[in-house]
Order: sequence, then structure tokens, then C-alpha cells
Amino acid sequence: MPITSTSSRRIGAADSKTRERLLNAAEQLLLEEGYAAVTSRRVAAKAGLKPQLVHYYFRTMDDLFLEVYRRRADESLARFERAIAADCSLHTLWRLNADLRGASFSIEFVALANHRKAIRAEIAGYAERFRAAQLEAVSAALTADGLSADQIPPVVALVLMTGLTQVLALEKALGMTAGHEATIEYVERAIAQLEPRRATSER
Amino acid sequence: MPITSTSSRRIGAADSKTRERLLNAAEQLLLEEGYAAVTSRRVAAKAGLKPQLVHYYFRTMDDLFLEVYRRRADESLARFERAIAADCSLHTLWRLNADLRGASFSIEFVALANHRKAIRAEIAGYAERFRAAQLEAVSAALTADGLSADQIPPVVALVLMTGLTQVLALEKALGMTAGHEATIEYVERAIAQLEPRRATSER
DNA sequence: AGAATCTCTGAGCAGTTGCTTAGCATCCGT
DNA sequence: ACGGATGCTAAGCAACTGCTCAGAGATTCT
Repeated sequence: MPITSTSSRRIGAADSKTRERLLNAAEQLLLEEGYAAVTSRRVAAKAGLKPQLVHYYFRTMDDLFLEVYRRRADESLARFERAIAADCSLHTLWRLNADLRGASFSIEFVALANHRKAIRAEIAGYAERFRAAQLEAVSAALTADGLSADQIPPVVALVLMTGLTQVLALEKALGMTAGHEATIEYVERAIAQLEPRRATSER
Repeated sequence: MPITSTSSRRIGAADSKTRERLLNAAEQLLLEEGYAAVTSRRVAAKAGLKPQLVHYYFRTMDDLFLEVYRRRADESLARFERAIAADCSLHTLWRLNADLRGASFSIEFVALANHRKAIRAEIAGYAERFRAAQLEAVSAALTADGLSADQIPPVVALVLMTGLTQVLALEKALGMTAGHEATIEYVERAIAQLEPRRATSER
């Protein structure tokens, strides 16, 4: 069933292999050269396909961006919930956040959202949902660690943790790494002290 | 004295009033609509001038960006040094960092640097200098507050503080504000507790 | 007054962008 | 076997980009 909502243009199937190749190419381009490099012609070239196919599978470039974003957002949300279900702790949360690849991905999208209003709403929505889910996890983890909300409110802990990793990614992208290692070490030691149950074991 | 370094093109005087108007227009456009909106034609339109003037005063668009950046960077570095000389404390540092306008400015530039290599070096250079200066101030402030480097290394305190404000700005640009107030309040209370000398007085 | 310099502009080039249109080839259900 | 849906593509349009060039006015120096 072709989508015909507003425009009459035909749109390719959502489960097409070609469509996926385009999405992969777009994502790769986004990470390597920034969103400004994600043009229909360059995406197609990277995928080894013709530029018109981009417009065949995505009504607009914004649609492409949105789809690229959704894929990763859904995936990382699912991974988060899996990990938290297995072990609801600050340590787990930190480990998930410390993945710099994910951070630089989201930074690029925030920058993009800054000048594409159509995209901003979608990203903001996901971000809010993500934050709510994480907040719940942090609250649970903190009380499990024996910390009351008066000592440190869960929201504060969350903003500090997620914020820190994002800034590290941002600065790393710039080539700045001064103080990063020390900061990471400090946070990890603080968490380990708070949650001695896993000590220095894994990894 | 016209600059003739590599190209033979004539370049307008550095102290020109028109040049300044262009810089202002570019900066405004950058903050309002993101760096993608900063094109020669749009900058000129915003300044009420002809597009060719942009190229008369700046050899390339990158030069324009660089000049816009330098103006603000120099200014905020000077302001920082003035403020710290007057009162070297975490409170002062936080107050300076908490200016969200400056944060969103620098975020836009980091995004820009991400896909304009010529600009990255310049920005990274300033950022490193800025960090070094701030680090010195934080070290002094912390020892003045009676905290040794074992309890919390100055670098860590700095990265946490500056990182936090940047993330707040980033999220605010996205329309996300959940937890911001609580976090700001928390940090300010923590600083006030550490530096009781200024209590809840000013502002 | 004349020369030289500086500021500014009309016209335009070569390149890129998002997106469309018309149509070809292939597959698939009937 | 045939009609319609699907995957794909050649060609191209209108808009925009950075940047150049030649030269017109204005200002300053001698």
C-alpha cells in the first residue's frame, strides 16, 4: 500500500533492502562529516546508488534524517531498558552513557534540530521520553544504594551524569581531551564507592 | 594597507564600520538560525548591504566565521580575567559560566568546527587556552576554600562545572528543561556551602 | 588639480542543492 | 496472459551557494 497522504508521489516499501542501504549510508555520512554532508547525491554515492532513489524512498530529506534518528533512538532505548532490567544501578547507567559514539551521534542531531524545526519536535520528544525512563532508573538505583532524595535528587544526578558524557564527546570531537581521563576516573571511583557490590570486577 | 598575502584580492580596512555591521549581522544570524543560515547573501541582507561586501571584507566565509568567533572569545576571556582578578572563587566562575547565551554561542561553533576543518584548529586553540586559565582559577579557589586536590582535583571540578552549563544550554535549545532548575539550585547551594563568605547576598 | 587609493556595486560563472516528471523494466496476483 | 503495482532512472528545473571581475564614486594624498 503506497503512502499517498499529502503528496501523490509514490514511495518505496518500508522494508526495502535498498532503503536500508540508504539509511546506513546517511548515518555513516552524518557521523563522519556532519549533517551538512548528508545530501541526496552524497548519500546515494556512498550507497552506490542513484540520487533519485533517496527521493523515492523518502519524501523529503527531513524524513530521511528522522528515520535515521528513530532507528538509533529506538535501539538505544531498548538497550537501555534491557540493561537496566538486568542490573538497575548507577554503574550500568554510567556504562551505557559512557559510549561516546552514541553521544556524538546525538550531538550531531541536536545541532541539526537547531535549524530544522520539523526535526526538533521529534528529537525533543524522544529525549524527554529517554530522560523520564532514565530518571526512574536513577531513582531506583539511588534508593537501592541507600541515598535519599535530600542528599542528591535523582534528577540532579541524572543531568550531571548524562551531561558529563555529552560534553566529553563534544570536546573530543574538537580535539580537546585535557582533563577527560581524570574526570572519568573520578566519577567511576565515586560510583564504585557508592556501589561496592560490584567492586572492580568486570571488564 | 591592504592585505595581499596569498590572493591578490583587495580587502577592506579592519576598522571599517561596514565590516563591523557585517560581523554583527553574521553573529545574530548564527545565534538565531544556526551557522547554516550564515551565507554571504543572508548576512548582507540582514545588515542592509550588498552581498559582495562580505567578500570585500572577508576573503572567505571561513574568515568571517573566525572573526565572529574571535571577537566573542577575546571578549569573554577578558571578562573572565577581570572577574577572577576581582574575586577568585567558584561562585564567580559559576556565575560566568551560567550565562547561557555564551554557551549556546560556543555550541553552535563546536558544531560548525565539526565540519569545517579550517575552523576547528582555531576554536580548539582558544578552548585550550580558556581551559588553562580557568583551571588556574579553580585551583586557587579550591585551595582558598580549604579543599585539597585529593578530595576533588581542580580539573574535575572544572570539567563538571563548565560541562554542566553547556549541556543545559544544549538541552534548552532543544526545548528540554526538565530537571534544569533543580540541578542549578543544587550546584549553587553546594558552592554556597563551600564558600560561605558571600552567603546569599548579591544579585 | 591630478593621481592614487579605498569603498562599493552590477553582472555573472560554475557548482550544488531538493525535488519532480515521465517513462522503462520487472514482478505478482488473477 | 494480462493489468496493475513496484523498483528504478534519465533529464531537468528553480533556487541557492561562494566567489570573481571590471569598473563606478568617493576620499585622500601630493
